[in-house]
Amino acid sequence: MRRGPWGIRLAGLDRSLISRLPLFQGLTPDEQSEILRSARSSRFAKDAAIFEQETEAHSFFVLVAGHIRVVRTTPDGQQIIARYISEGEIFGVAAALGRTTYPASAVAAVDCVVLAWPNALWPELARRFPAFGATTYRTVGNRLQETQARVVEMSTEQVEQRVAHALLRLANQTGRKTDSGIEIDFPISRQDIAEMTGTTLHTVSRLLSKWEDIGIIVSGRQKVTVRDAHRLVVLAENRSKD
Amino acid sequence: MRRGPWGIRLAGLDRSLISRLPLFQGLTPDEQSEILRSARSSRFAKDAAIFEQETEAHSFFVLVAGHIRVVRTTPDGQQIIARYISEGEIFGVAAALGRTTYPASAVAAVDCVVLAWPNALWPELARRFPAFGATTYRTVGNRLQETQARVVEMSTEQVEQRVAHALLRLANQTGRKTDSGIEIDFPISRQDIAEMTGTTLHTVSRLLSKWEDIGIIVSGRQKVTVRDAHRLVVLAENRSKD
DNA sequence: GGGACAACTTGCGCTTGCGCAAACTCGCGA
DNA sequence: TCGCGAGTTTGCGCAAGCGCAAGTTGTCCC
Repeated sequence: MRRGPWGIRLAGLDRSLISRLPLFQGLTPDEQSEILRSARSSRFAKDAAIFEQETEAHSFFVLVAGHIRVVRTTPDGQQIIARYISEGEIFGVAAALGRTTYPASAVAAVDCVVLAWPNALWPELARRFPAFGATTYRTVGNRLQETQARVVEMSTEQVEQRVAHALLRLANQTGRKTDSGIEIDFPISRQDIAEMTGTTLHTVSRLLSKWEDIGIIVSGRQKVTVRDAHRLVVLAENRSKD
Repeated sequence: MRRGPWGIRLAGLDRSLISRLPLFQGLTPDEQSEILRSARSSRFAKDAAIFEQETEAHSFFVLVAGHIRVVRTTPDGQQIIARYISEGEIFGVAAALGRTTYPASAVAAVDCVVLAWPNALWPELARRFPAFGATTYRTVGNRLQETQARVVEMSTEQVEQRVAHALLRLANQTGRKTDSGIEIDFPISRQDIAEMTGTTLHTVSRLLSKWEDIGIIVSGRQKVTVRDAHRLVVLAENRSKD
């Protein structure tokens, strides 16, 4: 039996953690254990980088707990948030797509726990556990589609609609129900929302203030709660001319 | 020997056509022939749809000759050009990504010849010819990255830089050297360029007129020739404030 | 408990580029 | 060959939203 520093915890605690993840559905408990055996578990403090854009890709990851921000930086230093990773998602899959470097950085939005596998293991894992490979490629397909949808959004929508859409997506994917509405359950600044929607923190601030005035949201420092999702949908869909 | 309507041409003409494509590198001639055997070849006239957004995905394709425009249409009818497909590229790979419908439409920009395989064959082909699968996934990875780069571009650049970038990309990917410069070798309208860059045909027209005045390009009806790529690069890179 | 810093708010002016409208022109088919 | 229509050009006015700047507030850490 494995006795490394993480061995026992991986075999016990963690298997129960991953067995409920979609990525590991369709695998027997034994297979899950075996995949886990080659994984390494790590913690990352808030704002720590799991990996950095343009650096050699050594591993791929599954987020076990927390939230991760995927960020692309332009040559002149501007940042764009490509997406947020939620619990259970696979990320940093450069290996599966034949890349040798990461195309973006991954930063812990809160304290996180991740599992990591060396890239070298990808071909074998994909071959031995086809369901695992297929799920991963499906995820990649979804991301490609989401990213293309975002291009469409940026091309055709006004800033107000884009910000409304972004908030709705965050609320749906990572929202936590509270008595006053759906709260985005990790710290998110005006600047972050601006980097998701291609605008400035000033414009985001103005919009959120306006929406707070009319009771659609409640917001504070690095915190947004959607109080009236329905009216937000109306804003998001509002076609200028149809 | 196969004697179907396409058999002889596939075994002869077409194998020589595909053997030089990156997608089929790393396969033996016999393997290439075998993959070809399950393909069906078709022609599409200019402006004909190879497949339509949201319809059931039945096949994946390789473009043997011509140019294809991949278009996404919004619910309210606005169109966005997601990308152009050049000779030798695989496209419509919904199957490999676990989708059941096409996320966009593919339209022949000129008369085209494509090879098509039924989606049902994908798993077997990917299993028996791993190099084929790997190349495809690498292509998908590249497209994801390109699409994300486009989001960054739309978020951080002005219209003039985006249009300049788009022209440079077209010139590099599909440009044909002529005595007066690099000509984009399929018909492309101002409207098309607008749909690639998230602006209006009016703004594109104004920019192209300006660039023609100062000798950077020559353009006509559905035709653009880049005469001075270097100065176009300067425009594209022009950071407002660095 | 208080200071310092990061996040946020808000006002103002201005530029980019869009919307609309009208005219023009090239190429193709009758 | 002529006309029609798609593609293109261009002018004008306007509005979205950005840049800048100054002020405010909430939090964390000492």
